[in-house]
Amino acid sequence: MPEMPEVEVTRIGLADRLRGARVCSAHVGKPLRWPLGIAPAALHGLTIGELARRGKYLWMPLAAGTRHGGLLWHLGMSGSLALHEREAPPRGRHDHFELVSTAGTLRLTDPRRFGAVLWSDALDADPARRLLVGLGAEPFDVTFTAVALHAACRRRRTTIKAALLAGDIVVGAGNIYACEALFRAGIDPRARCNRLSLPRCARLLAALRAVLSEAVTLGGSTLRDYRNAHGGAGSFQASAQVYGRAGQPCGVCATPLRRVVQAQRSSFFCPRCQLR
DNA sequence: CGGGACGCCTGTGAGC
DNA sequence: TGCTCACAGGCGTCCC
Repeated sequence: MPEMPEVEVTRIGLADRLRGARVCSAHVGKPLRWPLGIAPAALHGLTIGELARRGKYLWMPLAAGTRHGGLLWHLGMSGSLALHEREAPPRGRHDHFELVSTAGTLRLTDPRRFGAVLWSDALDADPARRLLVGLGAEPFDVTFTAVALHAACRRRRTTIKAALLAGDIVVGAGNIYACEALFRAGIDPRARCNRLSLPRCARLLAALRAVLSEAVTLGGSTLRDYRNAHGGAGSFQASAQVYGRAGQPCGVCATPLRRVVQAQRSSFFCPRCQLR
């Protein structure tokens, strides 16, 4: 999926255009990860508020008079959102949810259907609460320091790569950005969390933030499916230094990059630059 | 309890 | 050309 940068790029591309728009109708296509949890017709007449992001989820507040709640969106592994402000093209076979509003037609395209759109009465009410409660810190939260990362790592025996993907210490990095951040920090993805020193945690946090902000600037990564809210592709994948580059020489030391499987996911790394 | 494997789905590219 | 297999950006749930 779309990792945090792709979700953030999507949020940035939609927030101003959707704020204040009124929902005219909603259409559901093939089933996504979970049912919508509300009759689509019940969304009619609600006004869209400020789009927010938590981890890789998007929260769209919806209200009318005393009625309020919102839609929690997740792009899964292959989802993208596009807002058609004029006439929307005919629905494609992978367009599985649509919100027609006074600002245009918002469409979720998701070939693999691991994505989700679900109604919640509030962000801190179920089902949204249940999905968000276990999430780790936002990577750019200033209260999330190297000391905090170090403290969290000391309580974990798993590998640092698995912990980054689990998202219960810090959210936002999926497979691409976890690999890239670990490369930049000089940390082997197989390194044990509880063996990481405070300085190495500090390097990792800085690297993670650098990778994520660079990716947002570049519009995210488009390997295949991801598109921003205007239908455009991201370009970070071209500046990835290890992801998908097994066998190619490391850009720093020319040692062939390696691929190993951890937690059923590929990890790419330089065996010389990244230490356990 | 932490940690790892599974499965949800469809598409693509490699190899035969 | 057509088949089969491995693999793909995530993550909730189950089992040990």
